[in-house]
Amino acid sequence: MLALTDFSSRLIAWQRIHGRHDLPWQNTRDAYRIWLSEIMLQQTQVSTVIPYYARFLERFPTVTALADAPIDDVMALWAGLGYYSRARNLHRCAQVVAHEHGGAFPQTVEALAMLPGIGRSTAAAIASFAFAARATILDGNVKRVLARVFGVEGFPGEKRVENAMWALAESLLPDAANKDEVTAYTQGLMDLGATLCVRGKPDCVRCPFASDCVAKVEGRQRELPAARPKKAVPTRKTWMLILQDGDSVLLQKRPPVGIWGGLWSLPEAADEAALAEVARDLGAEHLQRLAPLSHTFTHFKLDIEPRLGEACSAPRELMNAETVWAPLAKIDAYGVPAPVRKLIDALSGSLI
DNA sequence: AAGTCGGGGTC
DNA sequence: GACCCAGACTT
Repeated sequence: MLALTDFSSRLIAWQRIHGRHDLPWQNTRDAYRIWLSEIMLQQTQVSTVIPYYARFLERFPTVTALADAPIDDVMALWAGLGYYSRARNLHRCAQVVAHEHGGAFPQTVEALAMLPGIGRSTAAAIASFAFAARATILDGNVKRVLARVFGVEGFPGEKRVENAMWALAESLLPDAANKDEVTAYTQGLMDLGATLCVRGKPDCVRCPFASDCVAKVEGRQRELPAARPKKAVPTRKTWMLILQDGDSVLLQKRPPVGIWGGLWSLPEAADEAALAEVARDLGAEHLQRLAPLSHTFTHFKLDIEPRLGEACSAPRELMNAETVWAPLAKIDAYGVPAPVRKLIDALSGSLI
């Protein structure tokens, strides 16, 4: 077994030379910026987050600016990033920080973890990066590194395995003679997992732990960490109405909970006949079949049957806070799910 | 403990 | 396609 006291010092030394130092949310102790990045990075890769992060900071430079913004603006800016409960919790968290903490994030892991959308690992990351607190993270990167280096068996999503990893991660924390060490250590865990100890083909040649790593020594990089148990994903089917009136389409707001919660989407029905009824109620005519679209989520597959309709007698009196005509040119102002956005974009293209 | 919640990167 | 990503939250 690798000497535990050596792990952190070797990781910190590696991070200072070979780690990432120029990500947009690094080189700052601004808790707001760090928090925003950590929420966006939950289950989301760095390259995906970067453009969203830049747009958010430009639009909401401070936690107070974010707290004061309408939730619809937040959802519109988040659209396409996924896991939309993160956006609602982000907004709620900003309001709690602004109104109950005087605009400053609390500095302890315990207090941070009480805020909406901040769990144990994210709290530790914020505390470590913003306040140099001695706290450990346990994200996908860390689970992979620990499983390989220390030969931790079992699927990390299983409670027993996860608990063991939390304990191991805690035991590996450096004593932190100076403030920057915990930050470099936490960043090192992430960097090692994201740049060398990757899932597919780990770059063991460059790894500071290659000579001690259980997975490397035993040639089991592909087996560790253990994969998630397979599970069949069901298929659902839905019919969507693209109701067009000149350069506008009709959007309806989805309920706050459930899939695409709080986003703007198209009128929907469970079958062809039900959609025809929805279309009739909305004054749609000349219903036209469009190419089906399939979208795979984490736990189910969605087959979409789009129908294009013309708003011949569109009842404007039906318009309310939950139903709007959105100009195609201003669709960015609405939070629209990615596959729905794809459908609307295809329509815009065909109009040109 | 198991289910819910996105979209895209990468092999 | 399969599998996962700087996970949190609900049931």
